[in-house]
Amino acid sequence: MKLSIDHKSAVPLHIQAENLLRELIKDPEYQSGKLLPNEVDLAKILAISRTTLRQAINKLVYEELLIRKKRLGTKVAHPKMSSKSMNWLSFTQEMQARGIPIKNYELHVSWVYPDEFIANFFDIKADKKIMKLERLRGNAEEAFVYFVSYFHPRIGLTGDEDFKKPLYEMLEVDHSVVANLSKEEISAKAADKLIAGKLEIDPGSPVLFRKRFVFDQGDRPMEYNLGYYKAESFIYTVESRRTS
Amino acid sequence: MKLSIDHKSAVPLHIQAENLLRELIKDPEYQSGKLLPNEVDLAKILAISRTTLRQAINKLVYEELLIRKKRLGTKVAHPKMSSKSMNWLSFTQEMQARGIPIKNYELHVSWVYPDEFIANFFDIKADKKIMKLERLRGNAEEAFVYFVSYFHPRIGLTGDEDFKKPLYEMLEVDHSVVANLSKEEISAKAADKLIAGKLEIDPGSPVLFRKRFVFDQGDRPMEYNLGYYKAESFIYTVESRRTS
DNA sequence: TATGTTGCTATGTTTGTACATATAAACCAG
DNA sequence: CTGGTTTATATGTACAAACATAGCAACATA
Repeated sequence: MKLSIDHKSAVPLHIQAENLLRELIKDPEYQSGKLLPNEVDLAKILAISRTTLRQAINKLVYEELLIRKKRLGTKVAHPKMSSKSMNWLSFTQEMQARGIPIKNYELHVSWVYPDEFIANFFDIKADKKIMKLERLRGNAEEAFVYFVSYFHPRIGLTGDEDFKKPLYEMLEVDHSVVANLSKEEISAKAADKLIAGKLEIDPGSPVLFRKRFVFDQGDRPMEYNLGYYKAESFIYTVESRRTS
Repeated sequence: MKLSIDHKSAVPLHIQAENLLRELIKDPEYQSGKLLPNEVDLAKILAISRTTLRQAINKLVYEELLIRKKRLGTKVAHPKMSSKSMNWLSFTQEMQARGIPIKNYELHVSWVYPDEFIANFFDIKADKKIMKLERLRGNAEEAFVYFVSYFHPRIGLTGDEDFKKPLYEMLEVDHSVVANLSKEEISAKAADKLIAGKLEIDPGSPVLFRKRFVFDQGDRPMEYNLGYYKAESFIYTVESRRTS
């Protein structure tokens, strides 16, 4: 991505500015709290008007990627994933949007017989093996989440897929399966031996546990996913407005 | 709510316009698909500039309450409730909906100085005491959640209220404060001494921790609530549909 | 010392203006 | 009647210019 604005391009300036900001704030300096240049200067640097620049900034503020404070300035709003885009971005994408690169610590594919619960969810017989994907993921420093996914056989996965790409992107592009609806259950749990080992914490210490039931466009079940997040490493946010 | 714009009010015109639009589009005519007046006319009617009006409309478009189409116009984006509208039940109501009667094990009102975080959220000075409400609640067998709530002084609570009624009902009926927007953060935590004591679990064992920021109709902060749920006793469910 | 006061600087709000673009509908030529 | 062209109308993009407001800091006063 080019880090400058092309006034002749067909793509609107405020979109260009937005993208450019998204790149810019990945800089560790900004990630660690440095203020962005003030609006007037930044507009001058980019050679666009303050209004246009603000359009771009506003979008990111709305996404809670940036925080503005009068007289203080604008900086990246660190942690805390927002439910706005979340839910419908994969883990990788969400982290990337924040400039946090994701590392796969382990990635393991196996074929297993579904237990009753899973067979029931997928509405399949239990005598047919399905693909199980286990992933231990985190940032550069540490692994902080352990995922276990099961996929519906209908999708036709072979196990040779490129699981380094964002999962839903891969499924969409290579297997024409589009995730459309997700039902999630979030609770707290004590880590068992296995999870504790993976996340390098003591058995019995807390993890955030998320079950995710994912459906495709036809509302057919496509994935069953279990996520174990190291406590404090992951905050689930929900915003809801009364409708009555 | 008055359906006109007050240019002398302290509240920004685009906010007034936004609220006004929210009211306006409740009209069954608009709900059933009628186009809003075009921007130029509407701006003229409200006696604000088109740009300001657009600020308001943009917000609603971003919230997916309105849809715009070039040359066609702007109308309400009908149904499609995502997780936005869900989750709007109080704890008591939630439980009652499941047929679980709720018991208050402890109920304690006190007046405290807000810490920096709370003062900042409420946008008040830290030298004024605010009401703190602690409640230990559960079913007939055991207490499984410990709540701590702080209320904005604007509400004018005295401490003599009847906290046995559902909280939001009491606030609405007796204090004319209507909860309208809630932002929640859910994570897993290890119970400290205090929480462990209340919930009768071992210190260090997992609890589901929920922060809740509640806003009234004017999007003004009204309550800050911390909830500690005994692990396994509470599962948070979220359903979200892709909108793109 | 404590307390105003004032000014600086950042974001926040608002207006006026202009041109671009998408598209439905009216129009016109073959 | 058919197919292209124009026009009217809506949103979309962009700029410039003010003034408002919040908060910090430096200075001045009691």
